[in-house]
Amino acid sequence: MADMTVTDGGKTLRQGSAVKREAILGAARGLFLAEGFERTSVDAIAALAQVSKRTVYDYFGDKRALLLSVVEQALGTLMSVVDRAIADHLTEVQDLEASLIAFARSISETAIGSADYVALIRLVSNEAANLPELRAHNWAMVEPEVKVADRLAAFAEQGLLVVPDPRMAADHLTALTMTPSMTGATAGITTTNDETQRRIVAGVRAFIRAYEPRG
Amino acid sequence: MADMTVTDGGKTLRQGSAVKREAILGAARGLFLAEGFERTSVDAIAALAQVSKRTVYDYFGDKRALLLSVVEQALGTLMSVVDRAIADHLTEVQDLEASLIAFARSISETAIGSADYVALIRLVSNEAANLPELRAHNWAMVEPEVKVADRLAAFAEQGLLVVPDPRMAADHLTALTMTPSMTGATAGITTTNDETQRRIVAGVRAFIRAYEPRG
DNA sequence: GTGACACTACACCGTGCAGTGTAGTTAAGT
DNA sequence: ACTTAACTACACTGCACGGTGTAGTGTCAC
Repeated sequence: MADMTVTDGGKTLRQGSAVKREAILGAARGLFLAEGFERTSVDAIAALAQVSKRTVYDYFGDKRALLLSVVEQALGTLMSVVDRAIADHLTEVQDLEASLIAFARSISETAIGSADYVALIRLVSNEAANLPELRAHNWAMVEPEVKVADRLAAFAEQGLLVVPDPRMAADHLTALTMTPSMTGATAGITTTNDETQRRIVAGVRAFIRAYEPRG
Repeated sequence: MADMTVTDGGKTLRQGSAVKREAILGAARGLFLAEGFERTSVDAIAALAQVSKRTVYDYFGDKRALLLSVVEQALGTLMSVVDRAIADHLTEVQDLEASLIAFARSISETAIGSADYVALIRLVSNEAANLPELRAHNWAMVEPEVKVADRLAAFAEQGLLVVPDPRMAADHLTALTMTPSMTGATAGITTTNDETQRRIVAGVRAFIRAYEPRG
């Protein structure tokens, strides 16, 4: 034991290289999102990451901690993607419809690498019941909503929209644009890209009709 | 072997009483929805149903088949609930807003016994990846949407709404009213009833604003 | 060289759990 | 009384998988 660092759990973890760490996280994320937590074996993760099972344990301690890391990372990138999309599309807006469409599109395209936004939510929802730590991090899932709500409030001040309850409006926007996978679409059955685009456009239009100022 | 009946799988199942069958299905449904499929042991189901584990297997063959039965049953009741709600609230409408609110409310209250509509969807989504039979039955989840779409089209004909794409509109209605549990709410953390009510009302109002005829 | 470290390969343990086999009990049908 | 079916209790198998221990290899630093 030499280059070991102790973490809160009392486990001694290896320092390790960022590359391997990322490989493991990537493999775990892919499998967790596709197969679910329980059905994914650590052996499978190790194999996919081209790493010995022992290394996985040396890096992350146990399966729960690994899941936690995966979720934290995914949540982090998700939030930065949203930040970026807000900066790119929801500031200095002239054509509101076009901007909202671009916004929704850029999120649904980028998302979390190749992984699904909704798959992540499902994963967290499923495991949160059994992992208190996850439940704590769960609020983070809501933070993007808050930021969107802020933007909508700003649009309201500019007279572009009528938004009495920004949080609710933000929920409605995401509900209308991000739910292709809710009804109908199931794990593995990716909806076609065309379909996603159509839904985003229709969702944004409905949202604007619902929240635009009336004559 | 006497009163045995053969099923497609080649397994020989017991005839059994409807009461026991229902007890097992109920226990399994509760545990599957609350804990997920993998985390639920057949022993736990048997215990909760006050039945020997052997009986569970004699009735349903194996865990997969049991899950399938649970989902079929839940889907069945869900569909009948929707039918009922449509009949009760979406025919002979004078106050559209009130009717839609009553409709959404009656579904979210009744749902599937005490179980969650969304929990069922999550369950199916999660296991569909690994159970082809489930994926087949999955389309049934969409059928309520179709019926709602029909009603919306009817409203459009009456001049109450403007609905170019009924299926999309139905998706929007459910998205707006049924997503309390999507963002934020997680398994086990039941949103308060007040909150649910608020969301239903706000969702319906937004829907109507989005789809009402304009002057 | 000689450590120190990262890593693999592999054997290994414990356990939870799906599924089965079976003997014995109860109740009903005849 | 005899049979038959439903059911329980319980023991038991087999396996998958989480997690650990360890011996050995490559590699860099000094």
